[in-house]
Amino acid sequence: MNDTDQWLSADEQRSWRAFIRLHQKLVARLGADLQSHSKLSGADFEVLVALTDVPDGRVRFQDLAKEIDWEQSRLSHQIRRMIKRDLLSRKECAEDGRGAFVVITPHGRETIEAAAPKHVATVRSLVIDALSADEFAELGRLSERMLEQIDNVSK
Amino acid sequence: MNDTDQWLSADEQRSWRAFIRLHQKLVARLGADLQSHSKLSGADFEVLVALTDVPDGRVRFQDLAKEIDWEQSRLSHQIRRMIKRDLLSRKECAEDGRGAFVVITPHGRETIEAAAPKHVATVRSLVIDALSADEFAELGRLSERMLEQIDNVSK
DNA sequence: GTACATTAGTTGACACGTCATGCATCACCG
DNA sequence: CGGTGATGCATGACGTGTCAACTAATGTAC
Repeated sequence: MNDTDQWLSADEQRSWRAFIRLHQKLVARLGADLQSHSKLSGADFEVLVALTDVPDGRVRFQDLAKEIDWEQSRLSHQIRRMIKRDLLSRKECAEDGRGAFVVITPHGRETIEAAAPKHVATVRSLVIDALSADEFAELGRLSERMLEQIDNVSK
Repeated sequence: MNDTDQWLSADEQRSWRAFIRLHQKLVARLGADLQSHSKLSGADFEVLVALTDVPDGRVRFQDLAKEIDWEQSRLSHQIRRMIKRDLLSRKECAEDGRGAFVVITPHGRETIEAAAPKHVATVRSLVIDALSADEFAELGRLSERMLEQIDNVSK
């Protein structure tokens, strides 16, 4: 195994680091922004958005977890915390005694509707406006390709 | 404010989601991979790599924080945890009574040297191999542009 | 129906990151 | 020298994420 197998080249290194840093900064910045305007974390936001996309604002845990691609346990913890803050509520499932629905509360709906425009504007100003439409689309394509790769490469 | 200002277009939405998901999955996957092979977290890895890049494996806290672009307090917590595990040690700074050096221990060095090749191989297989060299370089350029944008847009 | 595996969701322990705060030490000015 | 602010780092509280273990209901086979 030579150096080019074992390590990244200088160019690769640079691209890779920029890519990773970008993610860290972006998530930190978007999270802080959300928090300061709406008392929501990025996680809260993602859950609430998924719930507004759904009729009755009501979903089974499993379906929600799949929709946003989260582990079951992570979702469970998150939901519990959000219920405490009256953003969500739990509803037993009649068809399956084990299951449960997550329901968005009125307060949850108000909160997400108030937060979304500002958040989207921030995403625009930080990311989309940094690139041309073509570049942004290209970024999307590359991301999708890498996502496929990750799903395909078995652990 | 019309819809195109307030929300993302369908294409933008798709690109944006892919981009965000990609990072989430990638970080999760790389972290799990590192953990299973070397008992290191992604954070451990980043710190150790920075320390191997430096003469004597010894740096001031500030410099390290700047190098890896972390908040001071985050670094402080991380270092403390790593010292407990004998990956690093602390050394008082003679020139500045407030300051301190972080030093990589022999065990830390062994660990990172054992972990790096496997980790790099994983990065290759998950990311770099999914793209052509040109595409990967393009990804790096786009990342750098967005990073600049984030740093420029004042809070 | 009883036994066993599967599935839905919960929980506790622990690592991680952020924020605000605390506390020495240093630098500088008078 | 003494005071004052800035700098370097630590710490506690808290929200978050992962892993492994757990409970309870469901499905399946006999």
